[in-house]
Amino acid sequence: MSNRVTIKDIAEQAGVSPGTVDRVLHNRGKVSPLNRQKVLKVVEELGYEPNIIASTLAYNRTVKVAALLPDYRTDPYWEKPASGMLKAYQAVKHFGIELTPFYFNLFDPNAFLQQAHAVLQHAPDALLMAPIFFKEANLLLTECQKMGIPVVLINTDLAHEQVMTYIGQDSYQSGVLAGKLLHFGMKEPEKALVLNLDNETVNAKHLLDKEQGLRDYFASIPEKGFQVMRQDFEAFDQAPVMRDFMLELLEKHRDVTGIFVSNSRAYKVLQALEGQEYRKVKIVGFDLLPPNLAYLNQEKISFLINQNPEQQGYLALMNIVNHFIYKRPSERIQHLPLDIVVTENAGYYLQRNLEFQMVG
Amino acid sequence: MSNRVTIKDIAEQAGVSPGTVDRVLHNRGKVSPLNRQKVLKVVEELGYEPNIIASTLAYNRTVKVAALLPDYRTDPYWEKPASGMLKAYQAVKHFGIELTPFYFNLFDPNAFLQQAHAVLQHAPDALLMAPIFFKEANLLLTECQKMGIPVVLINTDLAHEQVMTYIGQDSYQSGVLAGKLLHFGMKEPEKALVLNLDNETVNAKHLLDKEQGLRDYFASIPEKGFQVMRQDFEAFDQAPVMRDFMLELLEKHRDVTGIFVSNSRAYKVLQALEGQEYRKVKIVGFDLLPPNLAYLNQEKISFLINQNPEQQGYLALMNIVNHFIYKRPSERIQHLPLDIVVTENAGYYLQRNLEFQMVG
DNA sequence: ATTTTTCTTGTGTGCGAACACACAAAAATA
DNA sequence: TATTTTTGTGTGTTCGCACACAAGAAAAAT
Repeated sequence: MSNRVTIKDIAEQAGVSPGTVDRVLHNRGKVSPLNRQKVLKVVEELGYEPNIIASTLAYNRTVKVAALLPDYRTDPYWEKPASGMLKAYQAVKHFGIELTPFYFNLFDPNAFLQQAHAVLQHAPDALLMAPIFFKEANLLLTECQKMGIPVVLINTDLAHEQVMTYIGQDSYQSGVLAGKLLHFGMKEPEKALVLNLDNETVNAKHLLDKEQGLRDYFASIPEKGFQVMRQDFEAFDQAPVMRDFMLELLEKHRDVTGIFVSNSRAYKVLQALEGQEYRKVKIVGFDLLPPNLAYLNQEKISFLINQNPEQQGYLALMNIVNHFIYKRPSERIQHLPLDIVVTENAGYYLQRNLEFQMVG
Repeated sequence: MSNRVTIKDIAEQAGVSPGTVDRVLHNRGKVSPLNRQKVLKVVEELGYEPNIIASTLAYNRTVKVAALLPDYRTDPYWEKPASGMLKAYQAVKHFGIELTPFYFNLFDPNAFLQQAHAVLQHAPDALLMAPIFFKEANLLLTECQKMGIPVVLINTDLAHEQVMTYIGQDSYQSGVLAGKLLHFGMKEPEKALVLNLDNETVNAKHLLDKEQGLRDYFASIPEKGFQVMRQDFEAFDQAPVMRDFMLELLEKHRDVTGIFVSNSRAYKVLQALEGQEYRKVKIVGFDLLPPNLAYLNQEKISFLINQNPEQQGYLALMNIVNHFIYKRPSERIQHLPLDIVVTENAGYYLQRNLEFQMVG
């Protein structure tokens, strides 16, 4: 290990025992002020940096991490955060990390609550969570606060003291970007539609933020005279209902020439219209799900914004490692890039490998 | 460390000593066929995975890594790979990695050769290099081959046996993407210009690849009737010469409405034209250098393609770690995403933090 | 002056794996 | 049969750090 400075070196230089150096470095036990001074001086002089490898080996402890995520069988998007998290886990399990995932049905708040209980039962040292249900997630956060469990959120941020870190996109800014991208394809005074295909949209602050971002983008170029409208629709999984909704919408609002689908379900719009006669509209959506990509390749979707779901899961666990192993503070908010995806660059976001990345 | 399986566990289960288990696992020394069988069986049964933490500590060796990069004082772009590499180094130095950077003048092949000698003198275990000068880089690669030094390339790939990994973009595809992006802003039968602002463009295969990509994009939509032309220009650093060149170019080729600057010097075009009268052209370039970003914000550059220079340096070192510490084979080619950057999403690519990433 | 308590310090062991060394038993040679 | 050599195996030390324990020195209490 060449010229690394070790605790022994410091002890020798300072004329004390390794034990004393250890006490100074960890502020543990009693050390005479004189010796403390001596040790700190030598530490400074030699530029000592603890060997994390040896340290983690000696600590010989386990960090129990619980993850509370939507079951990916209820929505394809959620495969990605889970797989990113598991990749990170493979990378750090040697550091004594133990990961236990808990999955809940994306559409069922009670399933969330039930799994939340299981999480608390498990008494983890840290929690990684996608706070899909606002109220329920806050309850869990408060419980975590009582138990002193730091929480890392992905996908959606919540303003709660116990949240150590949020990893995900800046919803507002993604709306702004979507505005810009729609603008590319729209002629001048036309109308853009914000389409929320979700349950309980009212609760979903991030959807509202996206809408606001898009509105603000068009408001920033008032001379062009664009308008914005919004529609919420929950029955996106019932093909015929969805089809009628879309056909009527396009008929009724003939000035709408651009649609911003505020989550990963842009493909639902096009699936519903498959085989139908309808006028051309520009569509901007989120996420590189296979059906979205298929429509992107057919140029039926103009742009997709990549939310880096895999990276979200990956970084979330890495931040926990960073906190417990490296003892370094995490940034409260970590925004991931808003990747603009077209056919020509889609491949790179799909096959991106996280395997080579490393906690510092 | 909870229920981790250790060598001791295996020894016990198999009824042999830890030393024998070690011999089996490393194929070192002699072991009776019977005991080898027993050990392997138990390893399989208990799902033993060596503890990399303990392993690296016990190995107690040093891996000397040399890096041969352009001096960032000769070109702003090259700050990024260097800083990415240093970030990775901070993350892995505890694993016994020793990094020694060698910098050369970007415009001087002799400087490259001189530093190449210094690298060989240093006798590293691995080399990280940006092969700016085709011929000279190949010479060095051959020397590395003799000494058995694996090489990781960034920025430009070379077909040489000794190259373990290339990390960078797919030049051809970035040209295709540039074609698509220019297309957004051009009316239909107009002309696109590929502008190479570099010395010895003839040698730079990646620039030719980019051009080909762009040509192929437009060739894929022949019905639109786009044309493509190319210009090389070396005196990009002499403002008045550059200005005259550009003014004449725009005057002479009035059908050129889109310019693809094939490297990070798009800003040179606009700096040269600053204060001049000239007709509007769409510009697509590379890299988030501050002057490029300034013109992007002014909408004088339509799109920038981000080459992820920092990530290149980061991953290059990480791949070396992966090879020496984790003993895992690296992909021969690792293409980084072609990020499409506009004002609205530029920030995220700038402040992206690599600090939390980890080798697995 | 002696005992007890407090403070301060050094020594020693373990984490899990890598590797050197020693030593038995088996095989090969004399 | 005596001896050397080979083969196979176990023990022990090391990496750098964390932490338990013991023990000496100083201070307080008796």
